[in-house]
Amino acid sequence: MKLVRLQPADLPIETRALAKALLGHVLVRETDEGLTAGTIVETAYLPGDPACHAFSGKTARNATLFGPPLRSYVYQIYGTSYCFNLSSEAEGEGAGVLVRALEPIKGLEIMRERRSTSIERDLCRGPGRLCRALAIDRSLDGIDLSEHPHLWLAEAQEFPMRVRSSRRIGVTRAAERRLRFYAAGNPYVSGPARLNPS
DNA sequence: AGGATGATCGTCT
DNA sequence: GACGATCATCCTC
Repeated sequence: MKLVRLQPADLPIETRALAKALLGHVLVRETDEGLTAGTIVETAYLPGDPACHAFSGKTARNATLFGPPLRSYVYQIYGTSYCFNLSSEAEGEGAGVLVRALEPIKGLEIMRERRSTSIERDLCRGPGRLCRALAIDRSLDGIDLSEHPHLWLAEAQEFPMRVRSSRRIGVTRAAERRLRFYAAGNPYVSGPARLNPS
């Protein structure tokens, strides 16, 4: 299996298009422990929603969302979990896409140690879990995915992939909007079954 | 300086 | 399906 780094021109910068285009591509992480990687199978975004960190304007925490596209925006939530996003849209506009689940493809043994579970399906199923499995934390906030040596995107390993949408998970505002995308039928997608029809 | 809150997770029933 | 943990960040005083 050969992981070829994606070039910025390979992805759209518009938020919705990016959220869909990311499905099937691979998120790669390299540390002293080794290489871990997974196929992106679920994403979501939050335009015009008070839950979006960019909704109320630029702050110290969310500055990355207002920067150039394809930067890593990482924040901590509920004290214990990190969430990994990619900034979208042109510099100056605050927007991004949350990566919600991966299908693990490399470094599963490392992931099992970091996650303290042997259940493969649970290694990267959820935004907090995938950050734990790939050792992503705030130190990676703001880095450029197209250049960074230790966190980057690779060309798709699984195509074609049937993309479906649903309402989002964990947000209450504008709840009816279908701003979550996932790979139909993929067992590594998070959330309740009723939100994951094939 | 203090209070409210969250794009979650793991555990328990 | 429900609930509590846990703390960085932001907002208000």
